[in-house]
Amino acid sequence: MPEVETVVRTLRPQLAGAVIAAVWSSGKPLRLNRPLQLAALQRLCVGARVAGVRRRAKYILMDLTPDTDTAQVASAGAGVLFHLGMSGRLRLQPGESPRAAHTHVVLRLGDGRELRFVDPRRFGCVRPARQVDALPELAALGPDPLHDLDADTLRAALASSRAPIKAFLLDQRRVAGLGNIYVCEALFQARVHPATPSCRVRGRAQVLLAAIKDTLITAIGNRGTTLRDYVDAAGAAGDNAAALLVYGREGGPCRACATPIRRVVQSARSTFLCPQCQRR
DNA sequence: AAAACACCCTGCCTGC
DNA sequence: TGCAGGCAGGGTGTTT
Repeated sequence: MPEVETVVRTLRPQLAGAVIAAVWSSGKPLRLNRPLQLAALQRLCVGARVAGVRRRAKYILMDLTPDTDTAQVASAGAGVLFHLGMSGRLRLQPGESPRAAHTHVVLRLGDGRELRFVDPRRFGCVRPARQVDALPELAALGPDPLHDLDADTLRAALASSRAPIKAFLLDQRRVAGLGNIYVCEALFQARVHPATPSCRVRGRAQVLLAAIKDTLITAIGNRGTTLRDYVDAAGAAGDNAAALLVYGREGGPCRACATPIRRVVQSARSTFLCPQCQRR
């Protein structure tokens, strides 16, 4: 989510007010919307003006308004929903610059720039909607930990689940926006073992929420974590990898107690933890 | 109902 | 150098 937030922040001032002149697609389907509805995307976007760029959990919402100079193609509430998946990137580049491999959707702007959706693994999505806020992808999302989650709400949710806390925090219906890296980091900071049943973390809801917020705010301040490929819309990598306390540090010394960091697999995802600081 | 699992896809790294 | 296998930051649909 810090990566998505960084993309939104870099995109917003660059894109606000821009008019979309044309839409291109590679023709390849994306995992989260197959087939990609190119015709619908063109109908909605061409001649529309970008009214704003927002984040909801790990989704990016681009709001559109009709451009008064052209046909009324975008109704009120219309927009495009983006998800970057594991390998997706949104880049704003000059139209004459070469397109990266795996460029799947391009929105050409009236001034010649292009918003390019690049996604080697095609796990992402680019979805047009007349009412973007009403899309089913957004309907079941839980509260955003930075904006509308308080300790009491989290405590009540924790009490109702026996799932491992790691799985609980990754479940976007419970808390929306946390990915694998930041769950590992937040659990370490809160000194909670990732396999602890959620109901047994109930008494530490306040500490856990504070750790989640701190982890996210730090990562956003560092403009996201670049492990390999991630860059923001301007092509800049994030600096947060150096700030990670456990993620990707298997065998390395715990920053708090020097015990070697361990990697375990939980529900088919890597989990990193300090066995000393995070006791069951 | 909730939790575990397979799957979607490509690229990169490791070890043989 | 080549190839097989494992791994990856995420979400969905099916099975248990």
